Amino acid sequence: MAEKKKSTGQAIFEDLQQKIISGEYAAGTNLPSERDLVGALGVSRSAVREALQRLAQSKLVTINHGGGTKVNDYQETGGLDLLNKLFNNKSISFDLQIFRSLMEMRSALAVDAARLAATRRSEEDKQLIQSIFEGMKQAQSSTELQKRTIEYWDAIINASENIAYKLSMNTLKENYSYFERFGENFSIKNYKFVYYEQLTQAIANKHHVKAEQAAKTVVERDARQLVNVLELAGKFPELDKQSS
Amino acid sequence: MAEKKKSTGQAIFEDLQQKIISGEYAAGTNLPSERDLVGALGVSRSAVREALQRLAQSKLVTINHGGGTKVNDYQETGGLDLLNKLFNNKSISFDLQIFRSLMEMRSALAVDAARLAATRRSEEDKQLIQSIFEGMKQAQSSTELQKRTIEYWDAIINASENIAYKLSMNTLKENYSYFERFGENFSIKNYKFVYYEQLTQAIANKHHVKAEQAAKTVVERDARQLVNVLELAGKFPELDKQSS
DNA sequence: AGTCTAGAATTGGTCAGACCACTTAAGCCC
DNA sequence: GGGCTTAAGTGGTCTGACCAATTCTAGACT
Repeated sequence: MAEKKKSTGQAIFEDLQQKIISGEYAAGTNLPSERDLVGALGVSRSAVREALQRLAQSKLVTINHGGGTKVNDYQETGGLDLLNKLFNNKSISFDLQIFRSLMEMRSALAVDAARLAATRRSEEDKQLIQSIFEGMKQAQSSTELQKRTIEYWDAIINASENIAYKLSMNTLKENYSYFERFGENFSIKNYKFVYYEQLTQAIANKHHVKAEQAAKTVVERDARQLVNVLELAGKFPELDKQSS
Repeated sequence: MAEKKKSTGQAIFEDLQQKIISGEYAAGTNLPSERDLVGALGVSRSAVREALQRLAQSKLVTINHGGGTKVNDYQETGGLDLLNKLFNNKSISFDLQIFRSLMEMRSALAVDAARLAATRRSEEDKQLIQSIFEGMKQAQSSTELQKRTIEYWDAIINASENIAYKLSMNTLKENYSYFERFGENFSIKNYKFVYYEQLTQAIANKHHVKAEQAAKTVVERDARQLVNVLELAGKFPELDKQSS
């Protein structure tokens, strides 16, 4: 019921995208011509063209006027937004590697953003971060805590004044929202806020060394907990016990 | 002569993209209807539609069947690929902030990738990194050194087995290639390779702590030098001397 | 036999106009 | 005023024609 009807062009785009990522259309080769795709898919040429434009925009193909449309190697040309589409395309261990990549990047950016926020945060940033932290401590459900935690880090990213981090986090958030639904299995009863407390303090005091250290601790702890929750949900059973 | 003729759709896309980023089309408002754009720009509707599809793909707008096309706040929805288009759109100090963001992110990812590479690198990774490092030491020109340095970090990213870092770096590379042309002002005569030596060794020895530390040193040094070169080129005269 | 070139075939780019599908707003009825 | 119907507005799809760039091919030339 939450599903929106996809437009034809969007459907073709996703179809071709999937076939490119899975290797069905090999990198270096040419896609079928627009007219051939029209014949094969039974749609109009405009729909096909709109799909191809989207593929080109995400760097999956390169269109050459008169010379065909070449499939690129997405690992060499693609952007971070591809991460989404990489899930469930290969083996589970491949999914695990992508998930690990995602968490590592999120951690690295968050830690560095915390470091920068400690030196660059404005007075407003400081107060916003503190008030969000208060809200975290009063969260009534794991869903609410999750939501406020995301707000908390958003505030830090903003305070860091790094637009590249902000844009990257936009994309990363789309991805780890995929895992949010597992968050229900997570208990907030005995959740410790000491590390977030330290982080909040360090940023307030403009102490970038302590902020970096606290952020590192927080991020490692949260990553470990997320892994635990996912294991409970049976998502990655082979995570730390290879074929038990 | 290196300029390729843009297609109409591509031209419209870039035009609208620029107007969205500059704020001429404000976030939250609706774009003119497709038919209005056709009238205003004097092109066919298919060309307009292809441009809109690209805008939607890069999250700059949200298209609603029957309900108009809404402009998004690119800072909240956009991906890392927008970084390109942010240069030269506002003031020079804004360019500086973006450049700083770019370098910070590049540094953070490179350092963490080095850390991971130290624990995950295969035997082939190790040998590749070492051989590229040898090539760096024998580089004859600053251009060649630059090229080999990029290869060196690419090899580290690959060895880190982090697909998110790889995809991010694809986008970042497009951006800092913009600054490559200033590299000619840079002398390799007295370039010190000790830090890269340490980094290469640490990765070879699977010593992730040392690798992280060495990477941090290298990255800070290189960023500082790039800033110097850019100042010589007169790009950011107000970098560390505010209105001298 | 090898090379070059002009023309044909292929492929992407643009245009025009019609009609379908969904949303929004206006007007009507109660 | 609230709720419904209807019309207008906006995006989605299709068709078919023609333009523009590249690639292939057959023929001419040496």
